[in-house]
Amino acid sequence: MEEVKRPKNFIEEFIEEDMRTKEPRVQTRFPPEPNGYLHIGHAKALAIDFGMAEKYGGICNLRYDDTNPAKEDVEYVDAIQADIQWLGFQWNEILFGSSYFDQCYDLAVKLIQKGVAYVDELTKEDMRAYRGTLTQPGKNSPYRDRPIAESLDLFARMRAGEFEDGAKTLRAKIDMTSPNINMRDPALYRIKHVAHHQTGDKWCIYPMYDFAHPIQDAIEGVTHSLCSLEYEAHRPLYDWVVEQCEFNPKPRQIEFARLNMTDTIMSKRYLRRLVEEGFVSGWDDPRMPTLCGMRRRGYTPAAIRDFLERIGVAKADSVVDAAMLEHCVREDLNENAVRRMAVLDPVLVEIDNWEEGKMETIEMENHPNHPEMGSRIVRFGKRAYIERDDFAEVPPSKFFRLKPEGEVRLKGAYIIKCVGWEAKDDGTVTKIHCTYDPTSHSGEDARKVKGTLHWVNAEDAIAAEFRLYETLMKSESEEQEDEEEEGAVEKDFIDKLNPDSLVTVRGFVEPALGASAAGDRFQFMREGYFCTDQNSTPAAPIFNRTVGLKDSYKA
RNA sequence: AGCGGAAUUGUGUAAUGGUAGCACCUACGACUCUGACUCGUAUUGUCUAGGUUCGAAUCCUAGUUCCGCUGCCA
Repeated sequence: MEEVKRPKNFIEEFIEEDMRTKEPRVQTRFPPEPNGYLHIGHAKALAIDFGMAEKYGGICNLRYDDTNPAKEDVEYVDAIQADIQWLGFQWNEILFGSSYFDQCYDLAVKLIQKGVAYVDELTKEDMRAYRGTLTQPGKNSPYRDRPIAESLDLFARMRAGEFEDGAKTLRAKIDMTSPNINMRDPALYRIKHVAHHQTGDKWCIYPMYDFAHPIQDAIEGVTHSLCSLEYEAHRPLYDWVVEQCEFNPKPRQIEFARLNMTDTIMSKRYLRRLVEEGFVSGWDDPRMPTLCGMRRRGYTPAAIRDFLERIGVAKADSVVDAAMLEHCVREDLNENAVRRMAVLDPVLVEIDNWEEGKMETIEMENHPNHPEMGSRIVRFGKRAYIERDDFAEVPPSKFFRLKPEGEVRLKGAYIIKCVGWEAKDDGTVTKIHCTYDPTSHSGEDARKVKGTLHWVNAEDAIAAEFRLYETLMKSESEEQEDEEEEGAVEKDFIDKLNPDSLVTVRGFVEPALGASAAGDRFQFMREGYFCTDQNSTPAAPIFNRTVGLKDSYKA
């Protein structure tokens, strides 16, 4: 893919300025907490972290932010690496925040010795009360001015496991009257008698994010610590830790707006609920915005990276239209996916003037714009399936498909004319009778008809399952309709789920699809882009619809 | 309400005192053996009110609205 010129974003402006005035080196880090699977929102952050390092010839480490063992699990560690690699980003090193626990501890001791940290014994409730509110200043803990030696002793005994969870904390001594609540003597260490997935039972005290993160950055030599907007108010504390620990050079934290997308749940908490309460089949359910879900759905890394590039980076909160992502996926797949024919909702067409048992072979191109992608052989006989939608007894205006006495071309084969049909009592059409024009073989005839239909030869059709996905959440317009009906009641997000987010249909595919492997991507002509599911077998193929084709036809 | 941020077409993002541009979406048209692709055309925007200036999205003043922050989460 060719490099597209793009205007600089504000982070690049900052970095270039720093490279001119400070040091000409760039190092970043991608710091996921291993407590869930990566989603498209993480992908934005990750593309920025890895992207900036790459752009300026620097490095980016993958560093697990694992300072709270109670919430984390190794299950996620491997999955996160797989997702990053799938997207095509390359880390310099894999690191764990927990591997800096010794240094964090030593620095905490140093801060106590400097008189800028102390061991507090306030309960969680009291600490909250002492903190004050957004508008009112807090007040000092009675333990704030205890002797340094006493804090040193207590901190050592915290580490030794003498105290219960929550009995004591190590706090920074900053300013309980600060208008920034994060600076009102924030906790640096808490007691947690919990085994850690990396360090086992070595520790029963764990550093807080606000203390550990700047230390990790500084030790590693990170120059630019890029994170999302909600950490903006933490930056003074980040700088305080770096300053008090006497690190030089000092890493710089820069914040950007996180990704939001229409009709997309980006909250890890809600995604977890969907999985745990069984509303989806797992983290990799193709409806999920997780990278593993999108992979299974058939999205390509190139499309996702293109999308990430297009949405830009800024500090304003925004909601990106999911149509942008779909556009990127279609653009990539249109170029790279081979064409195949599949009928999702079949109805049988029988050609009355075709000799019973006669079969012709047709060579069909795999891609109309790329002859180098080759061709395959398809057979054509007396009976074929077409889409039920492609026939109308009473056609609306501008209906270019099959209708009584009307003609259409079967893609790659002949022009056929509808001469009759059979239906059940309820009106369901069971068979359409046609005649074909023997002089209209594809490529040999100048006669044109308005409509061309895809089809599957009935004799060698392979039965297949198609999974059609819509947004997991009801679209905003549907949502508004509901509210008008039910009144403005506060709704659980489960109520906002789209009941039709997965529709499974059974139809037929052409024989060439029998051998497809999990992950293979196709354009099913006139239907959309599909991807062979991981549970697909040659005997019972399953295809996930990645995204439909754009369709300007309006009934 | 205190502190910190942010406001540019329907959406996302440029323009760093000098032509408000690009992409997506939408609409219409051309082409078409995919109503796809491709190509063409079009609509709509600087939060408000003042001010500085030859000239303001950009600078100043005053407002408005939205977001974040009161975990021993990250």
